[in-house]
Amino acid sequence: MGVSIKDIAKRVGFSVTTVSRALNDYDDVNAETKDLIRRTAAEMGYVPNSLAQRFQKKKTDTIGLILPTFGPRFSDPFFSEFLAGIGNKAAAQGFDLLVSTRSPGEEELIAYRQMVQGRRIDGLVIVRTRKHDERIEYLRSVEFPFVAFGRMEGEIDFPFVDEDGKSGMRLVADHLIALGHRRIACIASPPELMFSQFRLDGLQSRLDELDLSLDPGLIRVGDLTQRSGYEQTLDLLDFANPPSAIVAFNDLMALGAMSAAQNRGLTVGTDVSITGFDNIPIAAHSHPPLTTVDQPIYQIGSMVCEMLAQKIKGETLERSQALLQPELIIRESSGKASAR
Amino acid sequence: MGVSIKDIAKRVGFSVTTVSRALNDYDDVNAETKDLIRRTAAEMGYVPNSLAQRFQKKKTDTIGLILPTFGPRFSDPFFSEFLAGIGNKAAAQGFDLLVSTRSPGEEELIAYRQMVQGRRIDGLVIVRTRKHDERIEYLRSVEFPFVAFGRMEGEIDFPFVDEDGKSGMRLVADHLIALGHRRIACIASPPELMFSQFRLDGLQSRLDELDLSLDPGLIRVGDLTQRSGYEQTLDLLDFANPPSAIVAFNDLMALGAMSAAQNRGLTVGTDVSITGFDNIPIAAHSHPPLTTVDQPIYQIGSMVCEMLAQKIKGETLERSQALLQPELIIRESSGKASAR
DNA sequence: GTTGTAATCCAAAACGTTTCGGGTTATAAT
DNA sequence: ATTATAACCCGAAACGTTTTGGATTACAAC
Repeated sequence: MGVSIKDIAKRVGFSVTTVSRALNDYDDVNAETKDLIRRTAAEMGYVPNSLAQRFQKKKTDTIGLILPTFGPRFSDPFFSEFLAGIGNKAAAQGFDLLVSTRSPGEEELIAYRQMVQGRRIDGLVIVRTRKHDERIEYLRSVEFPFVAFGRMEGEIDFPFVDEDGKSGMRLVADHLIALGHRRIACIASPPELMFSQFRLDGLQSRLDELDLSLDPGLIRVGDLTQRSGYEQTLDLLDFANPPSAIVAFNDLMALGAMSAAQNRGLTVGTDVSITGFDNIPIAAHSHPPLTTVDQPIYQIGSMVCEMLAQKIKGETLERSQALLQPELIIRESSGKASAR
Repeated sequence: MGVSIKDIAKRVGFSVTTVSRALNDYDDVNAETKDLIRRTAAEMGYVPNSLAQRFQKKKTDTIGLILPTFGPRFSDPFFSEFLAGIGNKAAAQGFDLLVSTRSPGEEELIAYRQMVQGRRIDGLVIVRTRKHDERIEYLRSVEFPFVAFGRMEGEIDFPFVDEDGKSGMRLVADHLIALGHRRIACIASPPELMFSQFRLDGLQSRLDELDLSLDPGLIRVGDLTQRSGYEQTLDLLDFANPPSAIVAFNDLMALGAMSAAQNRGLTVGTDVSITGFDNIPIAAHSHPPLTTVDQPIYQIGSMVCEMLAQKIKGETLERSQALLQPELIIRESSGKASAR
C-alpha cells in the first residue's frame, strides 16, 4: 500500500542505497540525481516508514511521560500546562511524546519498566520527585536517560529543573508577617513529595527566624486537590482560636480554602488571608484573585524537555541542574490581619 | 546489550522459530519445551524488542491524541481529565498513547499527517469536532481509524461519543425560567466548534418555545477560558439593563463570570445567577458552588478509547455512536431572580 | 508393509530502512 | 601511459521478530 524506497528506486532507475542517501541528503549523490529522486519521492507521495526507520536505527525518537494521578477524577491544570510545555518543545525537537497515567505504587513502576525495557522510548521525564523515589532508583540502575521536574536531597546526582520552593515560601512568610499576621496555618502537601519538604522548610525557617514558630496544630496535610483544601480549611476555622492566614502549598488547595472561608461567611483578604503556590491561570481570575508564588510551569516543561533531548542526542548538558528563583505574586486574597 | 530471541535459541538448543512460537503460546510446541523456553527467557531477562515486533507486525499498538491548544498557557482541567480517561483505558487494553499538542490551523493538520502517514499510530482520537472539520475529512479520505468526542451535523457518518448539549441547555433554560429569570444572557463558545451550535440551539429553542427569545445583544462569545468569561461578564453587567442570569457554555468561563460579578459587588446566586457546563471538579468547590450540566468526561474518554480499540482490532462496533443524556447539577450559583 | 495422522520442530523469507565496504568512471597530475 | 583523486554509485548485510510452508518422527490403523 504505502510507497517504499524500493518503489522509488525502481521508478528512477537507481539503487535503494542511492535513493536512501539522496533522501537523507548525503553528499556522495549527484545534485541532479538527488533532485530527481526527491521530486519523484514527493510525486509518489513517499513518507518514510518510521517503524522501519526506528527499528533500523534503534532509536524511537520518542520521550515518555508518566503522570502520577490520584484516583480517576484526575483534573489538574498544573499537569495540562506542564504537558503543553513538554509537548510543544518535543515536537519542535522532532520527538514524539508517549504519555501514560498511573497512580503511584506497584503499577506505576511496571509502566516505567514497560516503556524502558520494551524500548518504546529514548528518554523519560519524571514529575514530582519523591522522598524515596523508586522511579529514579530504577532509571539510574539501568542507566536510562531521564530529566526530572524536582530535586532530591543528598548526594544523588541527576539532571533536573526545579523551583526554589524554600525561597518561595520565605517570601510568603515575609509577606504575611508584614501584613501583621501572627497566627499562620498551612495546608501542606503529602510529605513524601520532595517539594513539600522544601516548602514547609521555607515557611518554618522564616517563622522561626522571627520567633514566630509554626504551631504544629496549624499544620494540616492535603492531597493537592481543591476538595482537600476546602475540608482542611473548615477544620482550621472551627478552632477556638483560628488562624488569620492560611498558606496552601498549591493553588488548587488555596482555591478550596477560599471557598471554605467564604462559605463560613468570611471575606477572604480581610477576615482571613489565603495564599497559594504555582500561579495557575485560574488563580488570576478567582474571587478574590489569589496571592501566590509563580512557578513557570510551561517554561519548566519546555526546559526539561530540551535538556532531555540533549541528553538523548549524547550532547553534554552545559547546565544539568536548574534551580529557578520564585516570584511572589501579590493579589487580593491576602491583606492586613484583622483584629477578630 | 539486550537479550534477543536468538540468544535464547542458542541457549536452549532450539530454533528461533520454536522460541518465538513458545513465547507466543502456539500449540505446536511441546509443553516441556515451552516451559523450558519460557523459564530460560525469564532467567535471561528477555524482553521483546517492541521496535522489531511493531515493524514486523506493521502495527504500533499505539493510539494518538492531538490536543487543540489555544496559546502556550494551556491549562484546561477538562483535557487533563479526558486524557486520564483515555490513558487508563488504553493501558488496560495494551495500547500506548501518543500525545501531541497543537493549536488549530495549518500546523495541526501536519501533525495529523505525520502521525498517520509515518505509521506512528494505529488509530486516532479526535476532540471537539468542528463545523468544517479538516481533521475528519482527512482521516476519512485515507480511511484511517478514529473515534471522535463530538458529533457533526448532516450525513457524515463516523463513530463518536457525545453528550446531548441541546438537551443539557434546555435543562438550564427550564431551571432559570422556573427561578423567574426573564432576561438571560449567554457566553457562548466559538461558533466553529460543533458543541457550541448544539448548546446555543438548546438554549434558544427552549426560550423561543416559551416566547422568551434570546436577545441577540446578550449573546457573547468567549474562547472557553476563565479570562474570557470574566471579560464578557464585565461587559454584560455594564448594560443599562443587565441580565439577571448568565449562561456560560463551559465551567471555566462560568468561573470567570462569577469572579467578574463578585468584583462588581454582586452576590452570585441572588443578585445574578450563573451556570456552567461540564461539571469539572473545581465547580463543586467554587464559591458559590456552580450550577452546571454534568458531562462525564473521564467516562467519555474511556468509552472513546474502548471503541477505538475495537475498531483497530477489526471488531465491529455494536454501537458506534453514543449520545449521552445530560444531567443538571443544581448548586448555589443560581437562584431566584431578584427585582433589581 | 503401507498409509494416515498427530505431534514437534525448523529453515528461510519477509518487513523497510540504513550503512558498510567497496566498485566504476572521468579527470587531473605525473 | 600510468597513477592518483574525486565524484558518483551500488550490492549485500544488518536490525529482531513473526510467519510460511514444509520436514521429521512416532505410532496407530489397515
